[in-house]
Amino acid sequence: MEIAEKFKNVFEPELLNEIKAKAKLVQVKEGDIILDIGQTVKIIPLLIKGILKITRADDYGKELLLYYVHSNESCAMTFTCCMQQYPSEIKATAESDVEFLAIPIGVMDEWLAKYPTWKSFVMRTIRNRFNELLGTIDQLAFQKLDERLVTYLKEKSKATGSALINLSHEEIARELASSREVISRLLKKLENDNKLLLYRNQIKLLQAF
DNA sequence: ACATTAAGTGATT
DNA sequence: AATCACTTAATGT
Repeated sequence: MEIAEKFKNVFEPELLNEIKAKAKLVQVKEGDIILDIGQTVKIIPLLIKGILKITRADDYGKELLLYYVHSNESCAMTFTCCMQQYPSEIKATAESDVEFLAIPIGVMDEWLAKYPTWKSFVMRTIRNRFNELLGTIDQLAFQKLDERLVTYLKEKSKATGSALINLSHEEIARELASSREVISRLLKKLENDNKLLLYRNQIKLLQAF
């Protein structure tokens, strides 16, 4: 399994062997929902390839982007959820084609006690995520929507490694829990400031960004 | 050419 | 900043 190569610097050899034995390789296509709100967490995903989008929905279906999970990472929420088998508060969607190792939650306790590298991996991803989440909370509380939009676009282009963003205003609005008209107006403003160019279903970020 | 969907805009709260 | 109502522009069939 070449997959284990990815983690060979993170985990000790015995743990890698256990992962090989217990984990299942899962591949999903772009747009697939890996975990929906209300479902119970049955596995822990270790990302090999691609990006997962983690969102939270409000009572009437509007989605708010929480964070992305990149490769070589795992989702912190699943750690906390799975320990006590709570239903998920979040939704995980494949942002691109994704490959991950599915680790059954049963081994969590055992591994935590047995493997120091596993424990620190878990702790590290929780800590990182917690810090990131603090950042998003700051944004919601203190930043204006236009600033949020700018950070969103930056993140997006970083995630795809491209200055072109293929999203409609509608989709962006949904992710920021705003409305299409407002996003259109803000984007228009950014275009007038020569920060980007607008097309149909596509936005091109300029250097000035 | 026509229907559908995305984007732009002014007015209202 | 959100929503409504309406227009204009782009795209698919």
